[in-house]
Amino acid sequence: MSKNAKISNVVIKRLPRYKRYLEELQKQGVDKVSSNELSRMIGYTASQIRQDLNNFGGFGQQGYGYNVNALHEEINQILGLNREYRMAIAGAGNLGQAIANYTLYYKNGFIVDTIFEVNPKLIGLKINDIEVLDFDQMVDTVHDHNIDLGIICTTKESAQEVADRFCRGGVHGIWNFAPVDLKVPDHVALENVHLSDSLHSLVYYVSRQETAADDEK
Amino acid sequence: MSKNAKISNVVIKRLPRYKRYLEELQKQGVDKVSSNELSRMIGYTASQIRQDLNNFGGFGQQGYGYNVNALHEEINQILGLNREYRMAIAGAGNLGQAIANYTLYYKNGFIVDTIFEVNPKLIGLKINDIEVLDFDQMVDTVHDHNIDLGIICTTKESAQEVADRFCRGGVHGIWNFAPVDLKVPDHVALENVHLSDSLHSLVYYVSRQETAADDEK
DNA sequence: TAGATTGTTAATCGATTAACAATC
DNA sequence: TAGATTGTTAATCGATTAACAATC
Repeated sequence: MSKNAKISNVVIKRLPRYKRYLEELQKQGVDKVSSNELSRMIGYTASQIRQDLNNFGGFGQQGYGYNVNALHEEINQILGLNREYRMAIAGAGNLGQAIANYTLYYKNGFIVDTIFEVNPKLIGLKINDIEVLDFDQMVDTVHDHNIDLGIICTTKESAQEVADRFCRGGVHGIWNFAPVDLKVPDHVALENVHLSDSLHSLVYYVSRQETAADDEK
Repeated sequence: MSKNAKISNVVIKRLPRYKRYLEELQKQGVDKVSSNELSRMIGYTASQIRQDLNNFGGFGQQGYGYNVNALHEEINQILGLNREYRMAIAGAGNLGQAIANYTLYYKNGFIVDTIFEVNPKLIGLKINDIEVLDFDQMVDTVHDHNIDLGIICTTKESAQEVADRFCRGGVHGIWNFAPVDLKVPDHVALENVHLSDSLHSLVYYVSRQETAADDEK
């Protein structure tokens, strides 16, 4: 029952943050933590933390709190971090290369398998030991290499075409860095990193801030 | 009155998306658009679009809709995109360089002024015409160059120290790419791009998806 | 004018917080 | 056992959607 209930996206978006703090506690050798202590660290209310966790099961113990190692392991399990993911990047520009090199992914089961490019000068080369293949080989390669995740670091103009090819190749998720909203089939998960949107919303507050500061003069 | 009412962050986060679609319409030479047409494109309800816009003023006209150019200009105004922003990046690693090179910023009034690094091999060099200065010069340089925005592309271990220096140097906003939650004074705006959190929430849906697919076999 | 579409109020829905009984 | 803290229900708060009168 409760296991089948669809969990709200806002809850899912908070899980990686729980994970980060639990990792930190683990590193510090702390072995138990209460929702109140977590609240002080993470900044969510204790009530919200308990509600969030109880979407997935009762991981705590009354009168004691939560076991740090066990809870971390549970959250890894929930997020699906207990396995490997094969990834391919489309676009070997600055951002694509940065993502390819980002050490994060080599650890923790994220494997960058291939980079796809249109620029003939780059095709055939290796970037950080990852082979750069022709954009035209995308569908077959994605399929043959069993790619789970497609990462889009192309221009906004090519992004939808690239997404389509990733989907035809059989990826289960797309991590999109191009500043467009893509259409993908229901069975493909989509996560956007819209950097320009992010900067623009920052600037909203900055411009407000600077005006407020001017007012005080 | 209504101008002073604090506008919810969820609304602000939608504004850049309105901007993107209005830009697109403008490029296509469309000169009027209704909330219903916008709804079909953007995917928010027409009702929500009208509610959002009316937080800032009545930009439409009954029986007609919204003038594309005028509305785009209004949203630029609201977001604070009608001026220049001087930016400095801390961390000249892959991500820092990618952000520095990202052409987006050169256009539209975002100027990357300086990059700060600890690695002595990089200090004094130029990356894409931007000078790389010693991390130790941060506070003074940020102040003297009138930097508005600090961009953090360091490790999570250095991020808080870097944020402190940006704040002491007088930035009004911080764009943080390090996987930590930073403490900054109230008058400094903070926008996080937590790439690992983003990937982890994607993987939640991917792993669910793959399990569901397996079940169907 | 008639038709269209906004601006805005009211109704609904969902997410967060508070409270407390259950229990370790 | 007594104290602490969870799991969970109920209350509140805020955000979204629906409805419609105002008006171009």
